[in-house]
Amino acid sequence: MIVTRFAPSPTGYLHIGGLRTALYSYLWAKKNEGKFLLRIEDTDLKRNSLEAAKAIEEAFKWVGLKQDGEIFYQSKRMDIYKEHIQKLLDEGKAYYCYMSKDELDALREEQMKAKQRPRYDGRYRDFTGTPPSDIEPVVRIKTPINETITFSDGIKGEISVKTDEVMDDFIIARSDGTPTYNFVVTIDDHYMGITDIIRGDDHLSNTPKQIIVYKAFGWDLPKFYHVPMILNPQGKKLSKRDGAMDVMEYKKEGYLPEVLLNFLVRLGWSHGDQEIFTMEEMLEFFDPKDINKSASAYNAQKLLWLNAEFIKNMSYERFEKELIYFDLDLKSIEKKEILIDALRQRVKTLKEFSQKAKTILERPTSYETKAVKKFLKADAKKIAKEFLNYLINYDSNLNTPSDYDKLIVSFLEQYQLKLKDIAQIIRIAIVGSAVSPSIYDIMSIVGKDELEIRIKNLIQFMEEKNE
RNA sequence: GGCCCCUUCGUCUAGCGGUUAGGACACCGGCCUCUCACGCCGGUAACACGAGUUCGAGUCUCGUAGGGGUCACCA
Repeated sequence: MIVTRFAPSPTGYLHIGGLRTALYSYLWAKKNEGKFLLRIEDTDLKRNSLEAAKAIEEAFKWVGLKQDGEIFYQSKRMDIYKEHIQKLLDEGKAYYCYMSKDELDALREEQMKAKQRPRYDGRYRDFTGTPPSDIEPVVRIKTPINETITFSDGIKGEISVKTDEVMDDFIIARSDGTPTYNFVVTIDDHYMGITDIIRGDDHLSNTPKQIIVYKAFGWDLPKFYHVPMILNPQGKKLSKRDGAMDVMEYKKEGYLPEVLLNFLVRLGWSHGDQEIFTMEEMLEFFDPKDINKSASAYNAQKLLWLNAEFIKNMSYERFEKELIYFDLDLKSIEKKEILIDALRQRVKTLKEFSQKAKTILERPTSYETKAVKKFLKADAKKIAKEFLNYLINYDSNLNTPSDYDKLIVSFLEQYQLKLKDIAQIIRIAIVGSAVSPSIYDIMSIVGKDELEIRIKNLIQFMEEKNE
């Protein structure tokens, strides 16, 4: 069985890079009927916060990725780590190092000056004398000398490094006794039964260290997949400057969670020419072997396009449900289906939908200057009055857009006008600007009574303007 | 700097020794049209560079250049 995990450290929100590796892990596990686990890496008490952990969980909930079983918290597993540190100590695979921080810093500085790679010199590796009494020691693991660590990465291929070149006897327990990252990760991954580790390739250089821990305990290695990072649109490393990195920010901007996932899954992975995937299709087609080796810059416009595509095909019920978050309650709106169909072709986000819907649903409080200048010419007032009059006396039924179409046709016929002569006047009367969906749709949505009021208001506005 | 990784249109990518190098976003035309969109049709645009291997290289090998990651008592 395949077991994967996502293991964020709770230092802030869940960002899109993290979501992508989480998604990959999720897909790979689920497609193989395996398990996807979530582990919060909160060993560094100073930098972690409970809110951050909650924020991550909230984001997971929004996108709909559900972990199997309970969430693991490293802070609750300290006993396990300590036990294993002791075990290595007892077996002589790790040792106490009494070098003080100052001494270490001094050594590092010296090495840098000599243009050498800073590295612990192993002075306590085989120490047998009496240790200094005023130093709280750290625990270091014995990394094999002059050995080549080779592993096969599912994305990058075979990777091998020489221990002497990249590693020293790294610390597995700080002087206060708390365990360090590369150690706890290994312990947890082993006991959680993780078979496939999919993570960002910034962890590539940690992998040999973790392999040393696996070997010290004699454990089998999992499969590793190191996925390249996501770059900003300029092709540089993603930073807070680049705007929305927090997954929840996408909710606020009106993106659908399945769109974000779809967008992310295609960033660095592909299945032929397919752009749009349902969750079922992702599960069917995803395979980490198809993940690209190089980093990819994200393209905000493509995300927008994708969101628009999904919105075009969304159900009425879903609109009603999602738009509540954007302060738009469609329940009481009689012509909501016409509203939705009129707007879904014109918006790219739910937020935009809400804004545009409100310009129709709410009476304009002002009229856009440019539109007024361009379309409300000398005879506009006259035409508007004629239309208002015609509307008031119109005795056929007015309900659907096509009813309004008939109204307009007969009106134009009677006054010998063209559609162009009246369309923008009606539009400005209803929404206050020269841009909106079809006038037949918006007339139907606001209804006859409201239409009369809005036309009257516009006429009044034109009269005041002329004075 | 050491070590490791990467390199096809502006961007995401297809390609897996023989292709007019394909698709998508964006961009530019055109059609549709009551505005704005949608939609439809068409177009511009790429194998980082240099050597090999081969009858033949975007595809294999080696260099070069460029980009990135990492070198903590952070994760």
